[in-house]
Amino acid sequence: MYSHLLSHIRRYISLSEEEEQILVGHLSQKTFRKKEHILEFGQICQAKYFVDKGCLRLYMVNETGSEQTIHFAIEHWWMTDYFSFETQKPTHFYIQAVEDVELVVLERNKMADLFEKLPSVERYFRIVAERAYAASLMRIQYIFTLSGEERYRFFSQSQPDFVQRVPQYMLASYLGFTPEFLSKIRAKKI
Amino acid sequence: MYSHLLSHIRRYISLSEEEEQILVGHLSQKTFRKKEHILEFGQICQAKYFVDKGCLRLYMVNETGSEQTIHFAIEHWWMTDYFSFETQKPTHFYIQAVEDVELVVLERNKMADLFEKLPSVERYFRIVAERAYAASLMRIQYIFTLSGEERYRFFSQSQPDFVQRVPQYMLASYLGFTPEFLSKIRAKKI
DNA sequence: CGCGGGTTTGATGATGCTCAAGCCCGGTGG
DNA sequence: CCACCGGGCTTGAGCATCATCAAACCCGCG
Repeated sequence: MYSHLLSHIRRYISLSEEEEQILVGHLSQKTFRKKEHILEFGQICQAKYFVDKGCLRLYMVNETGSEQTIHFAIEHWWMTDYFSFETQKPTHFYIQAVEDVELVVLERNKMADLFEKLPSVERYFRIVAERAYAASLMRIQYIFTLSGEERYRFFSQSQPDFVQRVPQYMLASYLGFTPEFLSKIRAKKI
Repeated sequence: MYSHLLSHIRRYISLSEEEEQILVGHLSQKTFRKKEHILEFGQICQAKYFVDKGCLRLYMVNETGSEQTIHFAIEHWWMTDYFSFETQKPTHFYIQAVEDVELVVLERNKMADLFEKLPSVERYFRIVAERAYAASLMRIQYIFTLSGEERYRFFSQSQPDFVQRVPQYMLASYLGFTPEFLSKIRAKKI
C-alpha cells in the first residue's frame, strides 16, 4: 500500500515496524484523473504529495496568459508548493495530474504530531528538501550553460522514457523554450 | 557573537536559554578575506556556513573555462554544497568570499549530535532548505519568463543595494548573460 | 607610474521567438 | 460507423535578443 514511500524513506532513515505503523497512520491516499488539478491558483496548499504512480506537474500562468511548467514529479518524488504550504498564503501555482496518478498524502495538520512522535521523519524531509534544492541549482546551471537544443538532448538522454510521457508543450516550457522550437529540434534529429 | 544566527533561528523555532547554549557549543566561527576560497573543486564539503557579515558566492567552471555563478549568500543566508555535504562526494563547485566575510560554521560531524539533542534545530534546517528550494523554483520561473534585461531590472529593483556590492561579471553570470551585455544594459539606463 | 583585471563599445552573427497557416489524430455526438 | 471538431504538432518567414570577438579604456594596487 505505502510500500514505495516506505522504501524511499528507508534510503535515508530507519524506522522500526511500530514506527512505520505510526507514520502510516498519518498518511492517506488519493487518486486523480489526467488533467485534474490537485492545487489551483489562489488556494492555500495544505499537504505534501508523494507520487506513487503517474506524473504531476507544477506550473504557473504568466501575464501573457501562457502556461509555464516549473517542475515535474514522477514516481517517488514529493510535490507541493513549499511556499504556500509553509507560509499558508495563497499559491501562485497550479498542480495538475499529467497522467492518472496515485498519491500518498501527508496533510499539514498531521505533520507537527508526526514529527513530534518520529523526529527522524523530519530528518527525512530535511534531506529530501536539501536534495531537491541541490537538484534545482544544478538545473539552473544547465539552463545557463547549455543552449535550448543541448538542454533537450541532455534531458532526453538522461530521462529517455520520460520525454515520451508528457505532451510536447509541457516539456518545451519546462526546458525553457517554445513548443515550435522543440518541434524543430525533433525534426532535425533525422 | 552568534546573535544574528540565533535571532534568525527564533523566527522559525523557539529554544530555551540552555538549549541555545547547547546549540552554540556546536558552532564555531571563521573569517575569510575577499577572493579566498571556502570550498574548492574536488574537495568534500564538511560544513554549512551562515553568513554573519559579508558575501559568499557558489560558482562552477564550465568546459569552456569560464565561471558560472550559481548563487550568492549575503547576511543571514546559509551556504553549502548540499550535494557534496550530503553524499560526501567531491564537489563540482567553488565557494568563494566575494567580500571579507565572517561566517558561523556548523561542522557535519557535529550535526548528528546536535539534532539528537535538539530535534527542533533539525526542523529549522528543514524549513530553511524548503524555503531555499521554493526560492530557487521562483528563480527558474523568472529566468524563463523574463528577458535578460528585464531580469536585471527586476533584480536590481528588489535588491538595490546588493547590485552595487558585487563585480559586474559575477552578477552577469548569476543573471544568465555576459558581462558585455550587462554593461550595455547599464549604459542604456541614461 | 605602470600593470592588469575589469568594464565599455561596436560589428557581426547565432539562437530561439512570434505569427500565421496547415496538418494530424483522437475523442465526441449524431 | 462516420463526420467533424479542436487541441496539439509542424513548418516557414521574419525578427528580437543576446553571444562572440576584438579593441580601447579605466582605475585601483603594488
